Amino acid sequence: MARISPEAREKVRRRLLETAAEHFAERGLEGANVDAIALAAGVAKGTLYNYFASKEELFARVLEEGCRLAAQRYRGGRRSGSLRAHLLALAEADVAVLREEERFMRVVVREAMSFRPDTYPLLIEHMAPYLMQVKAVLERGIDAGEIRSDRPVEQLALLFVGTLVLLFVQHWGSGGTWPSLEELPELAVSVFLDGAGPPRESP
Amino acid sequence: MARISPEAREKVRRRLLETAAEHFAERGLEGANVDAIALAAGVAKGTLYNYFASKEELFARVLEEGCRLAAQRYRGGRRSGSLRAHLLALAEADVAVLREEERFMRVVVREAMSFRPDTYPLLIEHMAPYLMQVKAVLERGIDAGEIRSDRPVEQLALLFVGTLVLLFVQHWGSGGTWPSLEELPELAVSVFLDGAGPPRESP
Amino acid sequence: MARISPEAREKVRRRLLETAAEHFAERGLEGANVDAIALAAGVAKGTLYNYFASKEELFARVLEEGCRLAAQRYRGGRRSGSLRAHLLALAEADVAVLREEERFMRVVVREAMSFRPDTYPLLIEHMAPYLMQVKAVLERGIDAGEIRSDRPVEQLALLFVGTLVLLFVQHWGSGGTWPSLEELPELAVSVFLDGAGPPRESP
Amino acid sequence: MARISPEAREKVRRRLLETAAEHFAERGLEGANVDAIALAAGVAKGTLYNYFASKEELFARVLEEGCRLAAQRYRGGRRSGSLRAHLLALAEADVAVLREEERFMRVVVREAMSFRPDTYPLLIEHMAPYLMQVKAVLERGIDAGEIRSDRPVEQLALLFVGTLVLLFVQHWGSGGTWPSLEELPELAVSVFLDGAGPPRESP
DNA sequence: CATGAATGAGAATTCATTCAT
DNA sequence: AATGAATGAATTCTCATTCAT
Repeated sequence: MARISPEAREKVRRRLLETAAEHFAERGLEGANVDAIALAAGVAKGTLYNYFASKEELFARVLEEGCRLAAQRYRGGRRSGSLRAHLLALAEADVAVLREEERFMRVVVREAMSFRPDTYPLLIEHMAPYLMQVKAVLERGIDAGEIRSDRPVEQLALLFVGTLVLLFVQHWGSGGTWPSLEELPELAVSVFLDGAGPPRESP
Repeated sequence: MARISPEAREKVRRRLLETAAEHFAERGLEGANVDAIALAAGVAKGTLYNYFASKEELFARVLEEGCRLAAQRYRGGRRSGSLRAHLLALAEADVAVLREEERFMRVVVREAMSFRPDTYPLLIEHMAPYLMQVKAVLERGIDAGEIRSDRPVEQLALLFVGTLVLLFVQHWGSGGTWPSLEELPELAVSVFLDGAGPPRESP
Repeated sequence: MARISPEAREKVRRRLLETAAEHFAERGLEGANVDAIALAAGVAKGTLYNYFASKEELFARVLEEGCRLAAQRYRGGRRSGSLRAHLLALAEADVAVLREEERFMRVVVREAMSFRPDTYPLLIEHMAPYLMQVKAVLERGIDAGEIRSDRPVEQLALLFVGTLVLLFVQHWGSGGTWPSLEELPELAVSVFLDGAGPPRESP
Repeated sequence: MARISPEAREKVRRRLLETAAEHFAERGLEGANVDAIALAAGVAKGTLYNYFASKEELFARVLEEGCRLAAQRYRGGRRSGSLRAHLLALAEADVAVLREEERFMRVVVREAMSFRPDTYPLLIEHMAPYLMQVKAVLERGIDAGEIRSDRPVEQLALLFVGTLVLLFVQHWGSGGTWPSLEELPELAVSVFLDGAGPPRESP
């Protein structure tokens, strides 16, 4: 079976990547089984190794792809609109990715929780462009007096992203009961901006 | 043979539990190594099996202990004082546990991220008493008009706990840079109550 | 499809054979890698199998070629001259082959050391014509009284060839330090004829 | 099965070493099979790894043991007697080792023929004490005028050892036909000292 | 004919668990 | 009770060979 088209090859690679994401999301790097991944992807064990040099590399590629997908979300974010609308757009884009690529997202989140010295820098690096975008939105919010200015914007950006992840985790953990993906963006923005205190008086 | 005093036995058990927590925190259930745990705890491999029936049971016991420690935090929470003071006390108690039993906490958090059907219910169950306490505090806050009343208090409790975990994770992930354990409780309460919006006018 | 000229085909075959000899010399039959051989020879893996039915056959052909090269050395050996000159010529021819086809020679020597029932007879068989020539030379030496006659000439022939191989091995093993290829023929003849005892009185 | 006596442990180790030597002698490092070695030694696969960290280490230990055995041969070599008697004693000791530890010897010889950069220095190093002894004997022979003095004694020592190995190889290769182990020592000394030329006139 | 992707048997190695001492 | 040697199922990875393109 030689000389297959680059498209066909890419298709197999993609299928392996997605199957691997599923397994790694479910069982982690150590718990996942290369044989099972290959089998589930519909290829023989050896074939997987024609695409990825080792289990570790496969994992790294899945992580990379997960980060890439996450970072890609805000391409072409609008410039106009209220801060709240902007944050909502960001959160909705995030949820959209989650819907389509849940497996990759879960691998990223799960790995992020393990703080392994060999993957954590990778995660941070790939997250950088995403955080930049959040920061840009928040900075305009600070200028407009819609965001408290007593904290570094980097920290606020981390808090926003963290809030999203937190809600994802609660979504997963509750089996989708609460919060649902529909309500999640609004909830995230509300929690981030307003907190749990009593409603602010609107001027 | 050799009858051992119950105290000595309990001491060995405890050492095994703590060493195991450290290893599970570092490498997860699958990645950890029974030999290494026993060795690090200063006993032979076989001895570990005199205390725990299997690796899985050892893991479950570590998880259980982690949850117990977390749930124990609020023993003797005061009844009086402002809502903010109460939440701060809760958060500080949490951080205090974190300082002393970081390894157990990391195992719990890490496992919580994996959503495994066989351990997730366990986590939820063990978390219940803790959540109850948070709920009790929040309910009084709602009565006092200090907490928004448009959301179920269960959800607010989850958000508070989630915010704490989120900040723990950012603490670990940043290598302790931000947030530091000192500032963490205040930050958590502020984020939870006030959000990132502009300061409320105090009446 | 694509009919190839017999010359081109022979050229590819030869390149494969030589590359294979290099790899087998370096790593042995089991250690060598079909992929690596094909790659180094500049063809695809599958192509190799158009020329040789299996790794084992490829190895057998390399061995055969090595023996053939070794046996070819004495074509046109002169009839006249002293015994010592004759042996010197034999040894020099041997060294000449070694220079040009070192890889094949090393495969043969290496394989000879493993005494495998499935290749050893092959080696012996291919060595036969070469040994014949040595025997012929030695027989004339015996007739001329220049060789001790108390040992079967077959054994003496084996000793002569063995001495050559021994010195090759010491040449390879010493990284070419001692003996050098230049001094090797003379040394071989001297060792074979004179031994390490004190010089004979020449009559 | 714990706490076995050091003797029992050493016994198992020894059996593994000997079985491994047999397999490595037969099939080489790459061709040998760890499972088969363990099985033949009467232990489970995993047990072998309790004694040797890897196939490579096992091989290195076999090589080491082979060299050690070879180097041990001349303990207590006598000081008196003729050169020829001394060399004969050396050769006989060698043959004695060969009889008892043929498998180790074959591994050493076989490996020596492969000139692998990672094992060759090891071989040389372990051979050193043995060569020293040969040298000492030969030096006395030179002083006594029984050995030609026109060659460095190191080279002569290598030639003597090489001659022995050469005859071993011919012994193995001929299936024990020629030379037999009985005649081998005398033959080696004769070949080494006298060569194949006509007998020297004895003074 | 050449190619190189696919295959899967086989090899080395790990490791949780058992159990004789 | 403690030990650590023995076990073998399970896992990762290799590689000779096949065959569709």
